[in-house]
Amino acid sequence: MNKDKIFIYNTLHKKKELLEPITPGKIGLYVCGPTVYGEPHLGHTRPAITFDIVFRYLKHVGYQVRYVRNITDVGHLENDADEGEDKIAKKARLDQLEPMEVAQFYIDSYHFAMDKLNVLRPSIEPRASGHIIEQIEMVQQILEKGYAYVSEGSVYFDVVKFDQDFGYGKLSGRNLDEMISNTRTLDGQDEKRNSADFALWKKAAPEHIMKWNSPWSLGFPGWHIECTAMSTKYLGDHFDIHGGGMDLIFPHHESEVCQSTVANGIESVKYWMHNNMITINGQKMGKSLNNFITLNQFFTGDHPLLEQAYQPMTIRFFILQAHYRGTLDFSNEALQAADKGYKRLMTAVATARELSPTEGAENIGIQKIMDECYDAMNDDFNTPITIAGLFEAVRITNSIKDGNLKINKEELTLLNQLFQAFVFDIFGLLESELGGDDQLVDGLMQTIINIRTEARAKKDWATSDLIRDELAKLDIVLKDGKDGTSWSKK
RNA sequence: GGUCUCUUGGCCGAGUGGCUAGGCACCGGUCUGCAAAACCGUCUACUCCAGUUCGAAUCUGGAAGAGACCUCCA
Repeated sequence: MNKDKIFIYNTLHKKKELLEPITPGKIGLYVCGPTVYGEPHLGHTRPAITFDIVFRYLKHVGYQVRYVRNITDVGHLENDADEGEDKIAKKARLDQLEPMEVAQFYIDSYHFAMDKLNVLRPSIEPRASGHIIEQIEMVQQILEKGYAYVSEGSVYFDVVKFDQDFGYGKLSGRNLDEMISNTRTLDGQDEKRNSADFALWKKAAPEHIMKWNSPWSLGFPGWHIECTAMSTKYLGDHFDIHGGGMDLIFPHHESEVCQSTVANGIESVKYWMHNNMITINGQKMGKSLNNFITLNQFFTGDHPLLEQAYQPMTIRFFILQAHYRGTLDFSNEALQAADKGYKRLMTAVATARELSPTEGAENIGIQKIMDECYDAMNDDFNTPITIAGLFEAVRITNSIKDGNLKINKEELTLLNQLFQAFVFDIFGLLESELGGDDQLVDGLMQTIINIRTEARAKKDWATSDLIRDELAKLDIVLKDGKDGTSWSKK
């Protein structure tokens, strides 16, 4: 395995870099998780699946990986309100629920959807509300080191001072002077020394529900401190990979760089990875744009933009067909294409298990395909190229089944290993939904197929076609092959 | 307005200075009682203009269009 040759595109340096773990054999991975104040939507799947693949692949090649993905259940401010207001709290007031009740509800929704998509649970899934103490301690450290100041009960990070000493904007490529000169007037900026400063702790307004005691005020943590506090706690001062959506580069991740540089005395993250967005009609899909489709709507097909329901695995495959750093445009046509491709792949995977080897058959290059798949994954997790390799294997599998090609025993074993490794272990695709996993249904289907086979033997096409047509109404497709009839769900 | 990115065939999407991924759709063929599936084949692109080069879709410059970030957002 080419475990020593994985290249990752590092946003910090805008180029692909060889992955060299800080501790040999071990990887610390932190990914910004969901803010749990709404239903999980298609946009949430991109980072979840992107980093699920990273997690799975690194483990597959032999690394011991600790994957930390947080849950933000506190702290993000809502800008369209007159005053800064905690998102969770706002939703809670509208719904007349406890804030934590709302958070719990959406955490459960998120987990339910991610389970359906076969996204592995991270090693640790810390909640921001459970780490208020750690966040307060980190704010204190930053204050003690002189890179923050207290103002009206709130604490702000002194970006100007940071820029002088360390240089600001390394990750997002932003220039502080330009930023300051371009600043728009926003509410509450009078408390800050400079418009570019960001909050580490915010004093809560009287009507604010979620708030905690701190040395400075009854309030809540700033927008960015939770990730720095939690990543430091579970992965240490210096860890390997920090991931998230591209839209988080600024200001969220840039602020994390500031915080960790000061609090930990080191730029904590070695490789920054950012996934691109999913677009809909060329536009970003997002809650605030009101053009998002929840995952549940995908699973049920209940949305004006959806022509049909889509299986979770179709969505997973759809996402894997694009490279994670490119935008991916949603459309029914694209999803339906993904659905068909996914089913063709899974059918071939099942077929491959049933193939028989031919003694002395010539080598047909399975090892080469295997190598190409690993090379593609090692090249910044290039799943589309890997999929192209898998479809080459699909073509070979089907050709063998049709008797147009022969395979020897060694290569047949390798072929099945290829599918097992990439389709299941690394891509995390499931085949259960294709049917055939229910003994009762299998038995019933076999009986029906037997009756039809008899009818066909008697050239009773009326009965034969009736059975096929009736089953078709139930979305069950019969396939008459040389070695009998098989079936699958549409 | 500032910063940045992108523009590939009917659709989705890789990629590289020359040998032109892959999926889906379409069309033709094989197979089939007829289908479906499968296999084989066909079609074959790189926004525009100029430059560098023996050779560019790939490098450089310019134009047009689209998008992202600058404000919560995956």
